[in-house]
Amino acid sequence: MLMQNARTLSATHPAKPLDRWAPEPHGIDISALDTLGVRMSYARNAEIFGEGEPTHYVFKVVAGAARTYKVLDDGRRQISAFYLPGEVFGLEATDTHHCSAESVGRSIFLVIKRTALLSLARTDHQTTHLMWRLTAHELERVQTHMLVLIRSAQERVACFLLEMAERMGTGDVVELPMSRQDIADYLGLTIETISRTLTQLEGNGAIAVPTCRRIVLCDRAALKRLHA
Amino acid sequence: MLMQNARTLSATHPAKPLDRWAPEPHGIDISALDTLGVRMSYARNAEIFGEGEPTHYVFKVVAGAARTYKVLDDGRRQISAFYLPGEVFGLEATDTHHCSAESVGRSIFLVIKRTALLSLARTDHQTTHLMWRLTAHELERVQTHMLVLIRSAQERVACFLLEMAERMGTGDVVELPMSRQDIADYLGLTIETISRTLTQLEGNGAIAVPTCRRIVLCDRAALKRLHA
DNA sequence: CGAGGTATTGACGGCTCTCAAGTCTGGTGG
DNA sequence: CCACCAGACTTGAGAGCCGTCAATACCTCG
Repeated sequence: MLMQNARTLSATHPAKPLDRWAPEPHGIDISALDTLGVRMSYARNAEIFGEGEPTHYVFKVVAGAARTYKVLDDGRRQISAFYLPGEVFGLEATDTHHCSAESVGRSIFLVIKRTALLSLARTDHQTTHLMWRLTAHELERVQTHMLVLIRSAQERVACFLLEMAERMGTGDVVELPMSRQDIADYLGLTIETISRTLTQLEGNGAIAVPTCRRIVLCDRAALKRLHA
Repeated sequence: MLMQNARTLSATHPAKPLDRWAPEPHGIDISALDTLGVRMSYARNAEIFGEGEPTHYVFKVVAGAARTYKVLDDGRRQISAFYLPGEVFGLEATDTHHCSAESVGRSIFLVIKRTALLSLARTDHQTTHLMWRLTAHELERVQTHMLVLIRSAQERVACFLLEMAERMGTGDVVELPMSRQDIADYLGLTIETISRTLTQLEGNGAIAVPTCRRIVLCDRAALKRLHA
């Protein structure tokens, strides 16, 4: 449930159109959602919703980042996706979440009542189509990610860095919001392998790692070529 | 394009309600689609549509099976999903396919004009919601499959067999429509590993393999326990 | 009966995981 | 400002799993 995390979050002002600056990363105009929600602040690693819980709210990242994940019986965690500013998560066609979600760092999310969205969709065909497209875009992203999971460690890390650079839109400098453990659980590797691979890539001159959360893509062509 | 495969397929009669017997595997009632389509027969390994092609048609499996896949630069193929009788594939929110699709064996599909579906959706809110749910169900399945891809070979094969048994609904006897290569590309393994793992499982007494396409689940509990 | 594709089995090597130390970093308090 | 601490990250050594290459068996169809 949303409110049981009340101690880890605090409501801010009702949504002002301040987040209009945020990119629309899907190529889908989701600004229609902005007036429906309330901004809330989440602490680092705060639970946003849990797998199997009812889908009362839909979220849009204003600042920071979120991760959705599933946990295996043996405790391993697979991160399905990261969500960066401007992106929507927690939208389900059914009435329960099928992933858990947490805030990666300290983050601000626009929180939208699902009922508000659905009642809008009942009259507005555009909104219905929007929800469908968002889900379809999500599907496409996961399918692409499956391709990454069958590759070598070097390829996975290279793909990850290129994906993040692409989505953050900050050119060749990537400021990672997530830990090595998060990256490992996203790519299906261990933190040691992530670390070793980054060191290798740095040795190749493909990247530079000034601090452990900041990565500079020095040679994108080399990263794309990394199919070995 | 659909019609360039004309030599590999042949139209049969316009849809009769014969396929009503087919299961509705998503727990979603998709019988509304049946009257919109035409049945067509596809040869083994026939191309149904290609990645990037316009989404003119939506397909429902009547008999046989289909696979959707993407190909990496180095030629490796990742199968996103298999579709069994009663299941729908090729439905996209955008106007191009983002996977390729092929018939696994000789198959019969119900072929539905996308424009017919969309124009129905324009007036019928139920249909719109149906399309959304189908896409969402697809997303959930792919996310679950990601969990499989990070496990060991034994776990992956065990999960695959349990999934197929579940979906085919034929109890403990699984008649696989697909080759070892298909299974390998679905699970992110090689055919040799698939073969070796099946032999191991047979040695454990977890399964029996009377013919290479027929597998009997002797000890489901052992398969579920296989987390090593 | 022969041929080609499909599946199985074996030997070996490499990649990634595991376990175990070290090192760095950011935050806290003196 | 500095010392300290806890968590995050890096690095190393060894083992195990799976991929690769190669040979053999099987099965279907001509």
